[in-house]
Amino acid sequence: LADRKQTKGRTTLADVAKDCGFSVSTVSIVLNEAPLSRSISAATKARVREAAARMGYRPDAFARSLRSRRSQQIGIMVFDIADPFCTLILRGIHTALRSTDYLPIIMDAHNDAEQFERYLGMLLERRIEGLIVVANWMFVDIKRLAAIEQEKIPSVIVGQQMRSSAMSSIMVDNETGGYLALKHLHQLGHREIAVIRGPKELPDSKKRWAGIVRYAAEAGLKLRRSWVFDLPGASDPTAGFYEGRRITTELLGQAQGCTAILAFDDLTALGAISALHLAGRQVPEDCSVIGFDDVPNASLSTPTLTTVRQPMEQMGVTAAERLLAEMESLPNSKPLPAKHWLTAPNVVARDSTRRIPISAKKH
Amino acid sequence: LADRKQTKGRTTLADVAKDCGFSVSTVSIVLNEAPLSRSISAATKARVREAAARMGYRPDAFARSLRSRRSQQIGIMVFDIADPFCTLILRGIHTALRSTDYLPIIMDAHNDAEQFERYLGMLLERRIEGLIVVANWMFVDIKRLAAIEQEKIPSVIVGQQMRSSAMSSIMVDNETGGYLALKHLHQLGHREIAVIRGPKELPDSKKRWAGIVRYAAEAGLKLRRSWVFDLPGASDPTAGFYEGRRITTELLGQAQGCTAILAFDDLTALGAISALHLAGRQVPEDCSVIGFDDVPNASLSTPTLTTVRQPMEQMGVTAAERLLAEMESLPNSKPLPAKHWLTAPNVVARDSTRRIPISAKKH
DNA sequence: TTGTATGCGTTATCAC
DNA sequence: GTGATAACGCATACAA
Repeated sequence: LADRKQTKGRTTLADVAKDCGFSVSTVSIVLNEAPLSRSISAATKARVREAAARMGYRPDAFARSLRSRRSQQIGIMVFDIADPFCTLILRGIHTALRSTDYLPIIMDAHNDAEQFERYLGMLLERRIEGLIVVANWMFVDIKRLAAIEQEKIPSVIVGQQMRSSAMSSIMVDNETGGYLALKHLHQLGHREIAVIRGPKELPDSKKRWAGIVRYAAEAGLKLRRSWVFDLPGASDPTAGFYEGRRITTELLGQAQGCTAILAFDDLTALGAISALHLAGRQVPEDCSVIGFDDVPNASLSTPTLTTVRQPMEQMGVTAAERLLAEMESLPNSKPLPAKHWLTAPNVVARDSTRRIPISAKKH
Repeated sequence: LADRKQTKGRTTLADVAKDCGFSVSTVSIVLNEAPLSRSISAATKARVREAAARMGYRPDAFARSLRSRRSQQIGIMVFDIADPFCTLILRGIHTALRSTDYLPIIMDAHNDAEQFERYLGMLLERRIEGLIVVANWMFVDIKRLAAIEQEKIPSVIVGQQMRSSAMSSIMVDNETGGYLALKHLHQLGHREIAVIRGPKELPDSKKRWAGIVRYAAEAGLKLRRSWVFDLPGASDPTAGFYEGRRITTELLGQAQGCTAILAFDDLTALGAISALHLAGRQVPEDCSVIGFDDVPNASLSTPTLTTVRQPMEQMGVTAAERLLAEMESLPNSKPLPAKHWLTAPNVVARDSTRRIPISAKKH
């Protein structure tokens, strides 16, 4: 009894049963408040509960899951846990899952395909009932998710679109984001605008650029080809800062009349500000800068950064809620069709952009 | 067979056995490469493996763990997953665990004691074999960890000292950090220095201040009592930014000759820079600012931030390695005594501090 | 060289 | 009202 606990290390249902003098089934029924427990005497219940509490009984999740065929676990695969983008989405997912009994198991693939596969395998062995993939700007190969689709595990990807797959997805409307960014600058009076686009490999880059081009056309604004730059591809999120700085320095050498820079994301924008500062140009007095994402950094920088905001926490909540819905629909054998969301971004105007004085206008 | 897979959803060892015509035990032995597999014919092995692969067999972690009494899981309790401090430690832990077969289960307590307890309970039910608690500046109650100690689960806490407990701990040497911060400013010629201390409730605050006082005494430097401020306690890490800004604004009103600010942490320092900027003071030309931690933000700000660096990633690695060592020693019934590490911080000199021109010296 | 039987801790179905 | 028993999927001691 007592010494059994010491030697075996763990208090089991049988231990509790032996201690309080009832059978394992009775104890189980009482502790789980199973339907049958209605017909068990209050005295018995009290004795069982007292014994369990005194002995520090804790149900074994393995045995329970093996029996019930339910793991109560949801896998969350993150591409870079050091990336604030992922981190805020995680926050949202957590919030949505808090009220449920599911345990979110977070895995950090660290932008490494091999790690991704390995962790995915481990999650599958642990019989996760659902999966959320949080993709930052890193490329996700659909093939990597084949195992998931095959196992028919409900899953949602956030931060990237996968129309070809049966997986639901949720991401920001990049096209609108690009549109809004340029519109913001234009409405402040800027006409001489440089653009730092994202890496060519990234779908996001194309979308944001398309939005920029659309606004330019609508507003009759001409963008100079030589003032449009591309970020090189990279696997490190902070690389954007240094590239943004490098490109801006280059830009300052050739572009005299430039009054504003539209950066691919916040880190790039921060890099641009750094370069402007080094070159003795004030932000926003001499040049406005707008970013994209609204990572926590953005509101803590000097000057605070104007940016196109992705509602990341909300996206996390939506992803988790969708996943729960898909999981719920599964046993009813009415699998929900994949749904693809595009969330609306919005401009957060802070101190890095300002209305251009009329005298400085060229156009 | 095939339809069984469809109806039941999962391929089991029995399915594979039936398919290839051998018994469950043979299949198990082959797939696990158990000792006995040495005496199994190559032909059998091949047929077994082929069947398993073809049917997409995956061992059930629940059944396996139930039987082997080993969960292969390590719990990682983080106090705020959105805090870069925690995030970098996580990165280190992951790195150290990558080469093992343990699955790290990350839980975000979100600075909420109730969440902490709930998740701890879930981890315990899942029979984690070890636990790492990543504490940022939030207060950890020892009582909360009572369950862990009682269950005799090897565990390590990083970011906070718990000498009273049997848990190993690893944290930065705050006293030395405070000492180095002031030394850095002093050696650059600063004599009129304001200090923004951390919240009073935080042990870190006292330690860092003690180091500052020790250096001041050694160098014969006098710190004005009225130039020493305290951050209020708060549960949100970004609060430091706004408090740092508020306090600095207040300081600028009263402290005319101040040439440097020693901030409690990086976010506070960033807030101070913001306030200086708003007041039209240049950093570092008019006032130097030094932070503490070296979060990723620090090197991406304008100007880049001089700070006292905590080797967070390395601390994560050390914590994980220590945990593995304690876990290994457990079955040998030679429990390792708790060990308490103090890692050395170092000053990273960037652009927010500069040598004071001789003409400006007062003292 | 391979098969049979048992138990890990739970829950659920039945019997008393 | 309560207790015996079977089964979840796997690993292993033992039998053949």
